[in-house]
Amino acid sequence: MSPRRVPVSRRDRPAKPPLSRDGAVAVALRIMHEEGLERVTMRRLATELDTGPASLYVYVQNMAELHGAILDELLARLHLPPADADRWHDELVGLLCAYTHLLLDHPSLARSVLTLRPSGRHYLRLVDTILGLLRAGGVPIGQAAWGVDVLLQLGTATAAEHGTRGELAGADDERQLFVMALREAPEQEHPNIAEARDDLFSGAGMQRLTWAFTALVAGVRSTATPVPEIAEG
Amino acid sequence: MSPRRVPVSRRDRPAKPPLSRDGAVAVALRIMHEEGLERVTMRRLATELDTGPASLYVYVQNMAELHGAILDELLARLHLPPADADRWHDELVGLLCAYTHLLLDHPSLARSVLTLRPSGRHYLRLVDTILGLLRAGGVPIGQAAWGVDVLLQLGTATAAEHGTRGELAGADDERQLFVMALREAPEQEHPNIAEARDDLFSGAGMQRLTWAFTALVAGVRSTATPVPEIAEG
DNA sequence: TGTCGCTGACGAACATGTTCGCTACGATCG
DNA sequence: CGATCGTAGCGAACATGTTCGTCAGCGACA
Repeated sequence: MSPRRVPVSRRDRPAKPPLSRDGAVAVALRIMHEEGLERVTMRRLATELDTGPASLYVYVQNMAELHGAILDELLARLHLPPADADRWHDELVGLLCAYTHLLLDHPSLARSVLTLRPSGRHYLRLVDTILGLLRAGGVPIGQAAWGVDVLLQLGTATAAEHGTRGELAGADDERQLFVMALREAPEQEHPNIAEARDDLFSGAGMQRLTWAFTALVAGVRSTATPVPEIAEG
Repeated sequence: MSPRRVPVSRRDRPAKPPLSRDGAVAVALRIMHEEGLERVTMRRLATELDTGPASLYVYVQNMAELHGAILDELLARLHLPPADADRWHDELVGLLCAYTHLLLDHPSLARSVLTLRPSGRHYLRLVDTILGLLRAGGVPIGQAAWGVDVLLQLGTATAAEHGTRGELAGADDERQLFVMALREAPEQEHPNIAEARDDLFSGAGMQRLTWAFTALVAGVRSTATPVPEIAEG
């Protein structure tokens, strides 16, 4: 069954490092930077590492986890502002927008990250920074803790939704279809849509995103968590 | 090339309806109710319709669009409360929670819907109802219009994130990994996480969801949209 | 009546993520 | 030094969504 056991003469390759998780992630990052994320497939990665696709699953549970690792590297570039009691609000909104923009360039990354909560080093630093900014703004600890979750989710979901980079070009058509459906909505059946028609699509993406973050931060700030101190032991 | 042109004797089938979009969606719904959403594959659907997978793409652009059609049928069951100036807030939060719960049973539906804005009849009714409730609560039209987007997105994203029904059982492991990462976060490196540790994971899913919706509604209500009336012609 | 051309349908194929057993290497132990 | 066993690695396979080139059937027209 194995007469062609010629080991492909891997003399030109750098002696084949023994295949580790970090190595796989590093190669994935290189491919992504050189050819884009959509070229980072399990098979391509395996070929690059001179092995078969199945071997990768020893170090990475699935594609989503690989995406998580890639994101964590991207997050390293994010500039984290210090917690300042005066500028906390604008810094926070800016940071969230920057996070969202990072993902907007790689929507399929956003889709993976939405499913699988990342647990990388840089992601933890991001969470910590957001918590710090909320605290600097006087937000109670419980609300800040619950809020950081929703704030990051909003950014991730926005990127997953609005991002149509290459791979899924048809999504624009769908959005246009939705816009048309709203525009053509019969007035008597959907009176509120008719009334809000002009406002539903107004504003650029960035404006709306900033507004959404501002609104959510305001809500997190002003909304108390239920029965806050009862469970205290 | 076609000596086996025996038409499979479709005498037992109801004469094979001539393959329409509505028919495909109806069969998809039946399969979903009988065997679960994960069994609704293009191939299965084609087999059921006595054709090949390729034929479906005449009536449906892709799997996501099919998911959108399925969701719209599910949304028909949603009870839409009337716009009441007194009870608007609880009705609104309740409706959003109901919408989220609908999707929580079918997370892959949520993931599709997040990408592709649905434009079905029932979805439009939902949007209209939410707009009406916000208006009943005295929210300015512009903020309501921008808010309905974010509110629905929060529900959809939550379902896509927390939903681990069958198909992706490993996501729980990842979440546990994230929890562990947060618990073990070194105190000096992530002081805010350390401080918020107990609050980060407190509360049941339903409690947190209700709180998130409440907070977001409050924010939408209190946050003005930028330069509201300038573009007016 | 015979021929042309069009459109809906389809069989086959491709690339993807993921899984299943087998293989063969290397450490461990007698 | 030799036998044993655990395990990393891997080839092959499977099911999925999606696309491509082709074909049958049918209406229009000479």
